[in-house]
Amino acid sequence: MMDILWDSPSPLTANELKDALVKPAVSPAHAKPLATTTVLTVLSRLETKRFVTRDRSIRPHAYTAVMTRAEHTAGLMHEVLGQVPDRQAALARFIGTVSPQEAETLRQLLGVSSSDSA
Amino acid sequence: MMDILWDSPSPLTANELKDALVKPAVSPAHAKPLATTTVLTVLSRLETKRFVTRDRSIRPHAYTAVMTRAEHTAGLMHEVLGQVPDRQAALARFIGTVSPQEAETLRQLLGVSSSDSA
DNA sequence: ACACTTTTCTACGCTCTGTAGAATAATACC
DNA sequence: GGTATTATTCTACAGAGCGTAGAAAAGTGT
Repeated sequence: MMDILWDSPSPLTANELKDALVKPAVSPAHAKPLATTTVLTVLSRLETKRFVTRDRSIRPHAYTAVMTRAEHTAGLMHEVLGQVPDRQAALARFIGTVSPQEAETLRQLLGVSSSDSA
Repeated sequence: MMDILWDSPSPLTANELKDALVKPAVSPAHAKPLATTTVLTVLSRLETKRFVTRDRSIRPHAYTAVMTRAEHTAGLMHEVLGQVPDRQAALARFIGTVSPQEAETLRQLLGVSSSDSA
């Protein structure tokens, strides 16, 4: 659900969501399609949790993700990190297990200009 | 529960856990103490989830956390990160929101880690 | 063998999630 | 403006997970 909203450039209606959910790329083989009311229920719950907002001024309400997927993910990571007393240690373990590519990404983001391969 | 095991240098028994859980530092004001069986039930569930192991060879079984808190946290962070298709973006947002201190920690961790590249 | 300790089994209530029908509200169409 | 259609809300129910703990079983010491 969130995934579809995140991948959509514009707000979607419940029915558009419903249709998108049935596409093989989303559900493994196209499983049983959901009822529209089901989609609406889930969207309401997501709205309660502030994950999506809807435009109530147009009639088939259009739903949008409040945060981007990246923001959401970053938020979750912070949430996890915020629960430990010793962040240094947790970050150290985290860094110790990221892939080399990810490490490189992080280096660039942090502006580490040590003498390693650019 | 996990917190107490993480903070303990040695394995603990259910009753030790139970006692530790009642200390004001853990529960806000010393709330209602739990029954020992409650603690055991939770520990069993944690065992099922591979969060703790117990030494069954001694009689009051002694429980230990399988991972350190830092490892566990790092694992969760990876799990979160693993769910997004574009990790670069997620990492970028993450880095964009860490505190300066954390950024510095990360820089140090990454600055010296380029010795084992492929 | 029996009392005592420890562990397992079973269970119940609560919240969350997936699911959707029934009821209602809004809109469209003559 | 009254009805058919579409969209939304309300209500509901089953299943998972978690907090909690009593009853039952297993183990231990004397």
